[in-house]
Order: sequence, then C-alpha cells, then structure tokens
Amino acid sequence: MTIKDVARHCGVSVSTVSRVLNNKPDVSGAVREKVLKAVKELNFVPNGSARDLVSPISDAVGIVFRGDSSPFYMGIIGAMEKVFSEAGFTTVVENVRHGQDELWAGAGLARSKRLRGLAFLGGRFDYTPEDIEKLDVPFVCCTYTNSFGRLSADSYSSVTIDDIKTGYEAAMKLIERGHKRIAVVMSNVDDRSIGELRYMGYRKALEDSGIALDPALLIEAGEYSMAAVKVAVEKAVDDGLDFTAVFAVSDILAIAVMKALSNKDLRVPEDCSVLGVDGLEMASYMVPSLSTLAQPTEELGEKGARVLLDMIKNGSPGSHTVLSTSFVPGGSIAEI
Amino acid sequence: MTIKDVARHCGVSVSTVSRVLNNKPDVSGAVREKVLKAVKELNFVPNGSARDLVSPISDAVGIVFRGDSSPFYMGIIGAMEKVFSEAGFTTVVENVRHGQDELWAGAGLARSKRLRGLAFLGGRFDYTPEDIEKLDVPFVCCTYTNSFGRLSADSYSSVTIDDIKTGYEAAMKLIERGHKRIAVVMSNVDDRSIGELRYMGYRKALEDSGIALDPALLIEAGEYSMAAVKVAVEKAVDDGLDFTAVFAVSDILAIAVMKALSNKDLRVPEDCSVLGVDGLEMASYMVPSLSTLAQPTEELGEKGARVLLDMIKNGSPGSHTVLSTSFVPGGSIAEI
DNA sequence: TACTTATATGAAAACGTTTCCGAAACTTTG
DNA sequence: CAAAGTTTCGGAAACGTTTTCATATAAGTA
Repeated sequence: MTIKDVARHCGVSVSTVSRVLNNKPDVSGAVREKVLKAVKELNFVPNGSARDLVSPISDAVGIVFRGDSSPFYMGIIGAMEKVFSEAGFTTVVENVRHGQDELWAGAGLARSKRLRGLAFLGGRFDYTPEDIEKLDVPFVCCTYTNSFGRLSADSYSSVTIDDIKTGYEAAMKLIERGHKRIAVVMSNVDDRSIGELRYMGYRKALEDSGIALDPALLIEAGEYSMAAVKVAVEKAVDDGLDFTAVFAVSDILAIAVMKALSNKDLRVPEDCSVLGVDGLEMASYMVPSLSTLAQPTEELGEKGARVLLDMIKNGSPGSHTVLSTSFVPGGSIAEI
Repeated sequence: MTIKDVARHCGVSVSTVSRVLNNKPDVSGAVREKVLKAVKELNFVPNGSARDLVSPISDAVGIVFRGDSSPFYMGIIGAMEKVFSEAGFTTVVENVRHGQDELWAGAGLARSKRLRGLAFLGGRFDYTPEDIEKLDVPFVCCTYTNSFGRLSADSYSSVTIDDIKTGYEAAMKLIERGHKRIAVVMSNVDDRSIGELRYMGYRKALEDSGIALDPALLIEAGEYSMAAVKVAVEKAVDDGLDFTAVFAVSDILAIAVMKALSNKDLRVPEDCSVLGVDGLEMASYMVPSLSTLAQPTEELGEKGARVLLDMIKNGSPGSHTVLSTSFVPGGSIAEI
C-alpha cells in the first residue's frame, strides 16, 4: 500500500514511481505506463502527510471563520475557494467555536499545516497589527471593520465594508421615507461588534437629520439568534415601545423581526417597516420581500482571495479595500 | 522552527521535548516546565504532517457531502462533529462539487489522510455494497435512502429516514384536511433522487385514499433552487393548474413556493396550503409559519457518528437504522 | 555496602514521500 | 571509433515527528 509496494510490483525504483506520479520528465513512456497500470491495479493513493512533509512549501491556504456557518459566510468562502483553486491552491476551512481565540487557532492551523496564507472571516477582530505580524504568514481579514483604527498597517490586508457607513445609509433610507422612530435590533452593542459600528452610523444619520436619539429604541437580544430577537422584539411591543420602522443589523435577524411583528398583529410594512443587511437570497423570498443593504459577497470573497494570493506570490505589502453595500428595495419598507 | 530547535534551545533531546508535547510520563517536572516555557517563547507548533506520518493510525474521520452547504447538512455535520470530538477524533469535512464522483473523492480523502472512517451525506447514492467494500474503511451513509434496495449489507452502515413513508405522510396530512388536488414540487423526478421516493409515497397515499393520480400535478423545476421553483410554480398557476395544496420536498423549496403563490395573489393557507420537509429553523419564521415534516437532524448526525465509531473501535458490522420524521404543524396548511 | 528496581533521559530507527546526485545505456558528433 | 552529450533510472539523503530501546542516575531493599 506504499510507493515501495508499487515499485516492487513493477520492478522499478521508488524514485521512478514518484516521478510518474508527479508527472515529472525523465521517465520513458513504457515505464510510465507500466507504473500507471500498477497504481490502478493496486489502488494506490499517495500518503498526503509524507508528501506534505517533504515538499518544502505546501499549496494550501486557510480560511478561518467564527460562529455558525451562515449563508453569508458560505457565500464568501465559496467565492474564495473558487479563486484559490483556479490559482492551483487547495483550501482548508476551519470553523472556530465561540469563545476560542481565533488568531491562535489560525496560527496553529497555519503552522501545523504549513499554510501559505490565512484568511479570516468574522464580525469582530480584536488583534493589533503586531499580533498579526507574529503569525508570520500572509493574512487577509474580510467582512471586518478594523476596531483598533489602524487600517494603514501593511503587514496584512483587509477587504471590508464600511459598517459605520452601512448603518448610516440604513437609517437614511428609513428617514427619507418619513420615519423618525426607528428601532435598531442586534445582539449586543457593548462588545465591539459590527452591530456597535452600525449603531454609530445610525446615530450619525439621526443627528444629521435633526432627529433626537432615543436610547430606548435600541433593542438588544442578548445573543445572536433568531429566537432571542423574536422574544426581544415581542417584548418591546408588549412594553409599548413606539416605533414605525426597524433596522436589523442582519437579514437573519430582520426575518425574526418580521415574525415577531406578525405575531403581535403588526403588518409589514403598513404598521412597521423592516430593513436588514446582507442581501441573502432568502430575503427576497420573504412575504413581503425583505428590503436589505446587500453586501457584495462575491466581491468580498474574490477580492480577499486575490489580495492574499498577491501577497503570497509576489510578496506584495498589505492593502486595505473598502467595498460598498447596495440597497435592494423590497416590500418590507414603506413611506409614512 | 522545529522540535530540534526547541530541544537545542533548552539543552535537552528531541525525545524529551516530544514527550512533554504529548503529555507522556517519564519526564521530570523541572524539565517539563523548562520545555513548555521554550515552546511558548519560540512560538512552536508541531508539524502535523510529520506527526501524522509517524503515528501508525490517525484519529481523523471524514465527512463528505455533495451540493451546497445547506442548513440541513450543517445541522447534521455539527451533531457529528460533536460526537467525534467527544470521542477524541478530529473531523475533516469535504464538500464534493456537483458532477464529481463522491465515492471516489471519499476514497482519495480516506487514503491520503489515513482516515479511520467515512460518513457520507447526500440525497442520492448510486453505489453498491461492493463499491463501498472496496473503500476498505468503515462507512456510514446518512440522509440517504438506499436506491439499490440492498439495505442488509453489513459492510457498511446507514442512518436514514424513510423517504417513501415521508412522502406518504406528507400527502396524508393534506388529504386528512380535505385536499384532493395536491401539487408536488421538486427539482426532478427522474434521477433516482429523494424526490422520486417521496413522490412514490405520495402516490401510495392517493391510492390508499381513493384519489386518482393526476400527473399534471407534479411540478418539476428542473434544478434544485429556489429561483427555479418560483418560476415553475408561477408558470403552473399561469397555466391554470388547479390545486388546493402543495407538497414541496424540502423546506427551502416550500419557501419558494410560498413566495410564488404570493406573487400570484394566492393566499397561504386560505387559497392554497403548503407543506415542506426538513424542519429548518427558518421554516418557523415564515409568515405564516411553514408546516413541515421535521427530520431528526440531531439524531441523524449523532446516531450516524456513533454507528461509525462503533465500527471503527469495535469492528462491529454495519447496521441500518431508519428514523422517523415528525409533523410540525404551522400556519401554512388549512382544512378545505 | 551491594544489589535490585524506578525514574529520567538520549540515541537512533521508522513513517512514506520527494529530490538531488550520480551512473548506466544510448545517441550524437567530429 | 572515441569523446561528448542525452536520456533514463536507482541510491540515498532529507523532511519533522514519535517511539523503542538502551543507559545513566537516583532511590529503595536486604
């Protein structure tokens, strides 16, 4: 079952078998065919570990993401894998569970599998450029807005959307339609999350529009789940919270919001408008269809992968790209 | 940065370093601490390839699934990973693209990574027990109804639901509520798919209830996607197809059906009932909530993983388990 | 004290590949 | 026909670990 068995079976050396296995030159046609036949017969598959061990560099890049595998992450991962595989790289995807240290996990992965590069997906990222430098491997961060405010570091790359701007635009879309009391739904605001940044944008939009901020309109579910959001929104309605629109920081949460409103006999959009962020396929299948600020998922993944490849292959310095969301109007928002 | 560097750095042999790295006995407390400190300092991570190469057996099992990463698959994979990791195994997940040979991919994976076992997830599986035997590795097939009708093979295991029975029960739920003209929605019926089996069950239910089968009520979208289903259902309505209920072979498709009906100004459930299969979390957030035959996702994954572990650790012969779906009533179906 | 037993450590083999280097066996050239 | 070049192949080192075995030291026993 090893390369030696193949070699013995057809009376050649292991070097020769290795050569034909890797399509190297310097082997005659006759021998090549003989070996190939033996490989088929013996049902031989090379041991990947041994292969990786000896070849100085691997052709693998890693993608690590935190939390559950949301459709949004999957979209990005799919786009990245496509680019990587076209460039002849294999991809290893690692899901780091909540509570684990994702950079540490990534470091372990990179070291133990000798990765050529690492991409990180996730909402929150608390490391400094120095931390990333310690990884000593090309690094790109996607779907993340730098929370330590040093986007200029060229030791790593980032491809992101501007979450503050997204929050601003979301609020503006609703304000433009006459809404003044706009609830904001998220898991938590106090954990340096994306939600916090989008809330910042929301507040700026209110300020620019001369609308007073009402902190009571911030609905925190406590955790990032549809169930928690549904409960929180239902409670808000029960408590008599007065609002004409809801801005949910993601489509998944927006869908839960719509359900909660429906449960409370509030019609969307007649009684309350709902706006999400992400642009999931599922959003357009809601009744009414969910209005959303679509993230450029494909573009995030593709650009992220290309930037990483550029660092790997050409040793380019890190670059920082900010992409834009696009408004996808649906039936879930109305003028007031 | 290798184990040798660590050894040299603290003046001990590689064997000693290896021992502390693997929590082996026979090393004094002082040396252990010294090595541990050096490992931290040098930021050393063992080379996984070398490790895998030398240790006779790995502790990894593989999960291969076909198609996109649906929430349903993710649920099963999550449940499996939990069981495997509790048993001290690591999991490698492989997604085989449409058109690839999944058994071949699995074989390659198993061989090259020296997997201890293999789990397959997916709707259709065209291999014979003999094919599986050739893999020469413990094998379990989940979410799959054996299409070659030889469930008794003990060279591999399966944990599945009875798709024919599921189709039967789905139809019965609707028939019980007075429906006689029930449309069936799926991608294709003619590819030995799960859909075909559920359609068989549907026909049996009609027969048992003395309702004539109308082949026109079978709506094939051509491909498994929400977009295709929406188009197909809208076309069916436009063509004047007469039905009072729809049985969609999955929740995702059912959601697309609901959207299509809404686009055609048909109310759910007043004008048309809709029933899905899977029991996705998302289903309960639809408005109205989608009635569904929930698959025992957790159970499928857990049972599948346990059966595989049993084969790996105890050399048990294959076993074949058939689990049941449970009806989750929602607002999408009504009496007629 | 002298002998056995426990404990801690190092040297070296092994895992299955790839690749460098050199040696045949041919082929071309002058 | 000899020298030089080509092609094809095998030997052996190397990759970074784990593990077995032997050995040196420490501890226990009579």
